[in-house]
Amino acid sequence: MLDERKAAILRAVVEEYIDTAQPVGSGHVANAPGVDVSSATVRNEMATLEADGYLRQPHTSAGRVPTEKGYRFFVDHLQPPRLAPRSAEEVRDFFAQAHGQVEQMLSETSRLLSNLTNLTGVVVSPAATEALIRSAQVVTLSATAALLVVVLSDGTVEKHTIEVPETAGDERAAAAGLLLTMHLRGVARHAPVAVPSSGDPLTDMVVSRSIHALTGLPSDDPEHVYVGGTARMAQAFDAIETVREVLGILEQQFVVVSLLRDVIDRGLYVAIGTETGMAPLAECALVVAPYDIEGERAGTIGVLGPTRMNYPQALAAVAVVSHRLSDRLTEG
Amino acid sequence: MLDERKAAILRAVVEEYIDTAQPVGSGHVANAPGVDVSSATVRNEMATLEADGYLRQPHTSAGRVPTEKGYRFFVDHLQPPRLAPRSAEEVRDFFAQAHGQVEQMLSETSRLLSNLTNLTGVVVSPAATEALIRSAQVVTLSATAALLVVVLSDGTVEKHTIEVPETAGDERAAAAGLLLTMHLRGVARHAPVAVPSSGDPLTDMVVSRSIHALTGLPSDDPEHVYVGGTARMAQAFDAIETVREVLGILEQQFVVVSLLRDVIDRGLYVAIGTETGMAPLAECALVVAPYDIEGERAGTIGVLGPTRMNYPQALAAVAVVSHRLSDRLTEG
DNA sequence: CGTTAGCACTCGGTACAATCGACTGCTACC
DNA sequence: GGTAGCAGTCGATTGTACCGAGTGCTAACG
Repeated sequence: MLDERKAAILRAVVEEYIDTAQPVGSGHVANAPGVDVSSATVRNEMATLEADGYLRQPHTSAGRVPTEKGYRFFVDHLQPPRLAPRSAEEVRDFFAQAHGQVEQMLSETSRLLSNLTNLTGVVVSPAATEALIRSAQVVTLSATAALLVVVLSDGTVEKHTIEVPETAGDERAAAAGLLLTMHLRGVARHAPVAVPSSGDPLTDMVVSRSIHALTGLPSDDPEHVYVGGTARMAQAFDAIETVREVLGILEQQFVVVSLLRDVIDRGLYVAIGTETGMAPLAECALVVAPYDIEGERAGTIGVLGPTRMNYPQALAAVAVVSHRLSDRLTEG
Repeated sequence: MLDERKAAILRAVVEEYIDTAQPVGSGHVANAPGVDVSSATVRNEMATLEADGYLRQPHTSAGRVPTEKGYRFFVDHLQPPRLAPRSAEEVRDFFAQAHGQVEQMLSETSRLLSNLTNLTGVVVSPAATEALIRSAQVVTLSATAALLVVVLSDGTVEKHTIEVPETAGDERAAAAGLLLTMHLRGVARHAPVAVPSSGDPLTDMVVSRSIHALTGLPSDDPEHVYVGGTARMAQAFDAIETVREVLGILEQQFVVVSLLRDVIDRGLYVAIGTETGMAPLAECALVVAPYDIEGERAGTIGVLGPTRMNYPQALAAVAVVSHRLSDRLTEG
């Protein structure tokens, strides 16, 4: 598509622009490694690149800036990036001492991504759509309140406080838990079934309250979104208006979810500017990758930053973290 | 301390400045309700107020801007604010349909605060310091992994994945759970004790792994911090540098915690500028209030915004939400 | 004696012009 | 085809003048 020299010039422009955030002139490019022609020749080539839509001039007598198409070519022709040793070590350390609570780990993973790339990190945990009930337990908290704890097959735990008759007591709570586990085990979270009577009216009441709590809050646990490093967004842009728009987007969890979900089965993927499908993100790029649990697509991680982000670094970080995270989550 | 007229003038300046973000001149103040003197008189009074440290002139020929001392006087002499009916309704609706999962509710509460005030909402949940173990349960997830689910006396649930011998099976997991519950019930979370042998080595192994998981991660569940509406921070300031600093602060959870903790037994409280004790928040003010569970101080909620925030609105919102939240959390 | 009208003064913000410099496109030459 | 050189463009910077909001001060007023 582009001959070797044009590609080298384009690459030089992108790299320089990512570095300096200033339009790049022919002089700088002529001095760049891999380009051994004069600035005049570079000018001619850049004019062609602009005509073809890879570059753009902010105004007549300025240097060139990459267009989305230019960035796209750049990332498509990147040789597989490797993570810097320091960063690789950081990732290793992180997962070596990762904690037990999954949510906390995902939240910290978003911060890890942010630290590795100096961008905003995003982690979306899967919706608990097809989870099956693994066990249920009822624990009394006070005379009239108890906690229903349900463990699902994906390892998540749901809890609901329920009211119980004052005379119920610990034993009936325990009995109710056993009964629920027995009959609901393997049943889909969203379709609890009737549980036969235990013969004891108080126990039955606890059971029915529990089932009511489960059915009453149908899709109670949608995708969770963890965003880490929003302050880095403010550092990435000079225009405060842009910062406002992007932060606004990041706060609407469902928007973030839909942003990342479309992409889940593309593997490691980069969306640049309008490719994200969101107007306010026109000046942003998104690098995402899915992560797996037990070999199944579970959720998505990614980083969001300005279109002039460090793509090699971002790609390497997202790839490595998604890989490690998958390992960590499947082995337990 | 200040005579009636000075107080009225100061109030007029603060209110006008909160409204317009522009230095307030004597002319505007003279036209304000409650001040019935000429602009010349206002000028004289304002000169005194400046000498006393309540006002400040950005430059010689500009209007006046409140100092911290000025804001302080303003909030200290505010008559108890009431929440706008629309907002009161929003709060009512919110808690009427509040969901079961406590964490989710707290997270949404931070957003509620943000929506009510157009500021950034902050909620800190209590550290699980003195929680006692209420029950423990072990649920197998796969052949070699199981989930330890521990319910604490404060109604929180902790979960840890543990490895189990392949031959353990469901029954031994259940047995281990029973054993743990029996011996750890009422024991402080942070000091699990030895559990006597069950006689079955595999069960004992599950038990010891569980205890190890508990002790291995001592203060695994510190305060949680929920921050909602960070984008509003970007809207509050024109200087992007300020936005960067404040967002940076909000990302350091432990900083936010220490910010709010000092204040927990003061009731409804306002910290203005340097009163927060953090240099980067010099241009911010914080309105906080504790919330209770069962009559005990549990956590803190608050809003953070520019010093020129709408204090009456913020105070009203924080007060009402903390009250409602306490109710909601104690009744279950 | 407190209040007020009037006035001279200050100083940030804006509008405008001149200059500078980093580019470009083009043409002519190698 | 590649390159040197040159005229031209246009944003950014600097300097200047001006405007206006707002002040402090003084003198008059009830």
